[in-house]
Amino acid sequence: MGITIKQIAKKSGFGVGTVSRALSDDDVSVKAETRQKILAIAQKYGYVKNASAQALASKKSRDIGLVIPAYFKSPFYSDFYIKTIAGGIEQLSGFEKVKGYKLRILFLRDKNSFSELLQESQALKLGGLILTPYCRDFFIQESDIKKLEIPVVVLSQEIDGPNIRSVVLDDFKGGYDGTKFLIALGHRRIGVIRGFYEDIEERFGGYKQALNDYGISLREEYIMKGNALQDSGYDRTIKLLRLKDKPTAIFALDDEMAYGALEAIRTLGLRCPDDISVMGFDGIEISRFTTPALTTVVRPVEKMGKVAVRLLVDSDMWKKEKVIKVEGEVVARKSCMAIG
Amino acid sequence: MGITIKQIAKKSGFGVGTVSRALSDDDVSVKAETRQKILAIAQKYGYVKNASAQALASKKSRDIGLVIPAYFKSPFYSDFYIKTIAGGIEQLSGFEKVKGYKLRILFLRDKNSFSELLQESQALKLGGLILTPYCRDFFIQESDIKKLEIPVVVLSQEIDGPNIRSVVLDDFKGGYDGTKFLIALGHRRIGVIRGFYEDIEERFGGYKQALNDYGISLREEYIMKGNALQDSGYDRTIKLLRLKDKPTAIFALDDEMAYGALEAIRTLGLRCPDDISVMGFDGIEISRFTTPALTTVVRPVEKMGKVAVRLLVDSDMWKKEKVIKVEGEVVARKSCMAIG
DNA sequence: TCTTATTTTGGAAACGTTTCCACAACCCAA
DNA sequence: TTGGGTTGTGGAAACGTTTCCAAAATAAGA
Repeated sequence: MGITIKQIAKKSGFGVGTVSRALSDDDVSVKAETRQKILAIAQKYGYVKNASAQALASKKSRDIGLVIPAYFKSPFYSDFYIKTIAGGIEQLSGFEKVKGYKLRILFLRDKNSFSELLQESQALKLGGLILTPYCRDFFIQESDIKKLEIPVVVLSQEIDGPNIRSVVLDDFKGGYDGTKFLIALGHRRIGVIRGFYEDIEERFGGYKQALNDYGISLREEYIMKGNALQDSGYDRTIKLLRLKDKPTAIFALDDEMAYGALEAIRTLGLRCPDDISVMGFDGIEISRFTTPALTTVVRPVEKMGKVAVRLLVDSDMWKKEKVIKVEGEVVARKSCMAIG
Repeated sequence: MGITIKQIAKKSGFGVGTVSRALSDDDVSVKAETRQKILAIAQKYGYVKNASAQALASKKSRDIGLVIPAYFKSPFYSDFYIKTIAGGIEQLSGFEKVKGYKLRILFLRDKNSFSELLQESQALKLGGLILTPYCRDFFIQESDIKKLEIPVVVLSQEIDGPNIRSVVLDDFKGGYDGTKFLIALGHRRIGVIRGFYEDIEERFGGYKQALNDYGISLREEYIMKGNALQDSGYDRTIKLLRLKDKPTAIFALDDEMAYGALEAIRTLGLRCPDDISVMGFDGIEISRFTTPALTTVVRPVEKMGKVAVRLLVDSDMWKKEKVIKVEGEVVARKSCMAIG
């Protein structure tokens, strides 16, 4: 049913080479007038490029693989991945340079998946790969990533390599802003629950800096080390609230621990935010549905997806810098209130 | 880097035609011994089929398009779509007939997207299309779906057409089971809040049938008509609870209305489930995180994704029946308790 | 053993692009 | 007017499969 380049060539009177060049918009060696004519005919007959033929001839498809780890179904993280996809797709359709690029979801099942991934990238002649957070360690080693021969964008982690770019959150600033927000509400005794990933260090650094900038001294007993999961948030909060000079606010360095904190407060018969404020970090969607709704530093996941795609599709941007930082934002909901 | 069919032909001493046939496992016109030899060589050199070439030559790719509507980022539904994807992918990797098939996410942005969709299906020579719930009406008309010339699987809606199959939940049974569950807990005065989609009619039918089967007469004042959204759940619950002989349980025919119900109960100073039980319908993941956690009829979304993929990939199954019904299941959490 | 089916194989053509190389057309300066 | 450079264009070859047709090999029947 569809018309082909050859037929356009015949109809327009130009050769197939010229038609092909006219139809690929980055090729400038075609007279504007010629391109005009060819485009008009293509338009008229509803020409659609055959993606397979294109990929075969150019030895490279216009597919971008978005890699998602197996446990992405977790209610905590599903919207995280969906938003990354959404951002990517939006970028794909919004940015004019990307004409014809498409997103493809690749799924990482277990530790052996990496070889499969390699194979798929090869079979599909992928134009690039996006690695969503938490792919590594569990499923892919950093060294594996460096082995990949196609352009790779890694989300939420900095990895160095000639064809690797990273898009990361400014964790330090997030930690700083969250703390500052609490301070602005009048809090002076602010407990913090850390996780164990590297990025958490940065967040914690922001916390310390903010305290320092506002002349509040760091108290060792307010610093708890969690393990990023809900239970540890619960546990550490109980400890914090048993202190004689207990904090008026708790900054959990990820949302999941913040849920634990909320639960702990309820268990102890206290009320949030009346008795104690809680701030989370991540901006997972279900934070909206906790009671009270969680105030949290949200990570702009959708934007990260956009940037990742853009990097793979826009060679100017690709060349510019190896690490791109995006900023989070404190979203005020119900779990924090002013005191004093 | 990769080896091609031609090279395998040379190495094995067979012709390219034979090699190609040996490598496509549904082709039986190759001697077992020959296939054995060829496969061994392919294995040895790590042969990977070039998907583009295959699609070009056969005029049909092994891609299945999974269509997701624009508002899929909604926290209510994101895990719904993610699970559909997950199920689809799992099927793709689990079922041996599907070798080489891949999932591709297609995104429906607005009412004009349908023509784009057509174009993409054409450009990518898709092997099939899966339409997730809520694509239609908002973005695609039923008549559009019938126009598609490739195999289509529609989720959660029955549409008839020569190359259309449907995978739907047994809504009647879900409504029946949910009601039965409440009756088993001792409830006799059960309010119901309906939505306005067709499937809700079925669910409501199940409710009526269950009441009837257990000898409970239908009370008009217990039947409320909502609009599927949270607010209406809130609103109708208030009304139900102001009745002088108020219900002891409320069956909201979708989860979102159930959240509204929970909220209304809280507002009125009542407690769930102590004063009144609430049952939802859908099994959206965040139902787990409401307080109290919602007891609900869960729709096996992941399974539906699996079945959809399987249909497109397994021609035996495709031929068998046009509508496939899957069953939901009551998942008991905290929002219902026994009375009396 | 010869003939006729049946199974198995070889190889060319086709799929719709891109890309390379050669050449034509044009422009400008000398 | 000629020469050299630049800009545009034509068309063949290549990409790696599938598929069709013809032919070869084998099996079956007489």
